[in-house]
Amino acid sequence: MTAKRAKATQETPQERPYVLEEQIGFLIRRAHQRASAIFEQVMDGFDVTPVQYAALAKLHDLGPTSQNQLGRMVGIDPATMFGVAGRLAKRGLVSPSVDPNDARLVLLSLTAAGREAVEGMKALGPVVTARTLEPLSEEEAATLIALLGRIG
Amino acid sequence: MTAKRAKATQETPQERPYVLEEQIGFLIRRAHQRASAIFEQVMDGFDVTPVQYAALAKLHDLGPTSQNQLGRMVGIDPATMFGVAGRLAKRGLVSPSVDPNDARLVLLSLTAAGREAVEGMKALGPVVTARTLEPLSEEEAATLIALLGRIG
DNA sequence: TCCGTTTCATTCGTCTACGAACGGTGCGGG
DNA sequence: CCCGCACCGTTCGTAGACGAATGAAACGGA
Repeated sequence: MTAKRAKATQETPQERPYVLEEQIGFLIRRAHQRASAIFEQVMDGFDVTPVQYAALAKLHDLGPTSQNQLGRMVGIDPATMFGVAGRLAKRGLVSPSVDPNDARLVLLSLTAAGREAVEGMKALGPVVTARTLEPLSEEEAATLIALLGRIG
Repeated sequence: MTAKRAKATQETPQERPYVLEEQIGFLIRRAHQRASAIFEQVMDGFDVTPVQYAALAKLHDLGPTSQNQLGRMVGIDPATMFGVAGRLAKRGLVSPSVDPNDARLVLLSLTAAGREAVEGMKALGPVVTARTLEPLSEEEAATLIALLGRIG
């Protein structure tokens, strides 16, 4: 069952050699590492990870939201969200409460400290973006963002 | 959306609103999740993760290589590489040995099973790429790969 | 009203990611 | 020859990511 002619997708006659460093998954992984490192540098002092920031920022937009729902909005699965919510709560950035109308839901709300942190971080957001995209021109950056949005 | 002068915008302080879903880090993280999921689907049966594959593929290119060195080539830090190498060794895809010329180095070599697995997976590599980039045209895909290569 | 289905949160296990600290090894200079 | 420095691998702690399983709550249809 070897070499099934590659799913008959496109018969690319170019036969470009298979180079690991050109594979999309590899490139995305490296870019993710670099972007995370830059986030950490710029957001230094807030002691909040990129994922935690995503949750906080979305919570800031939406207002009190259930754990699963919030996770769904930012691409964090329930198992991971459980840990993220717990850590944010432990740091006093978020406070959990049971929804009075649905005992299954754990509503997360920003605390005052959480709101302050989010707003400070949102102000720095553009710096993270700028530094991450620094090797690219304005137009290239916009293209990259658009293309990534379509494969996400 | 605004008018169609968006493309020509140069230094116009547009004051675009800060939208989490447009931030480069967020997009990369989501893309990474999707790419990993596709890898897992396509490479089903090999029971090898994307990171393990990267290590195996590079080892296949280089021949026996020390742990740290191999990790450096594929963006895996020493602490992580330790775990990856251990799991690959446990599965018999790789065999570790101490470099005779430098007792600090742990040389990793592909086993016969490892070589077979890598070669099978390399053959499937293009399928992963194609499926991940499926929403894009050929040209857009090439652009994305080029741009990612520059911010990684 | 009762029961099956869905949804939610939680838990467990495995894997990546990385900072920090540690001891062992190699190497170059004094 | 010895010492300090650099590098290697290892270990620990913390944090995401996700499949799978579980129990509680809500919901919908009969």
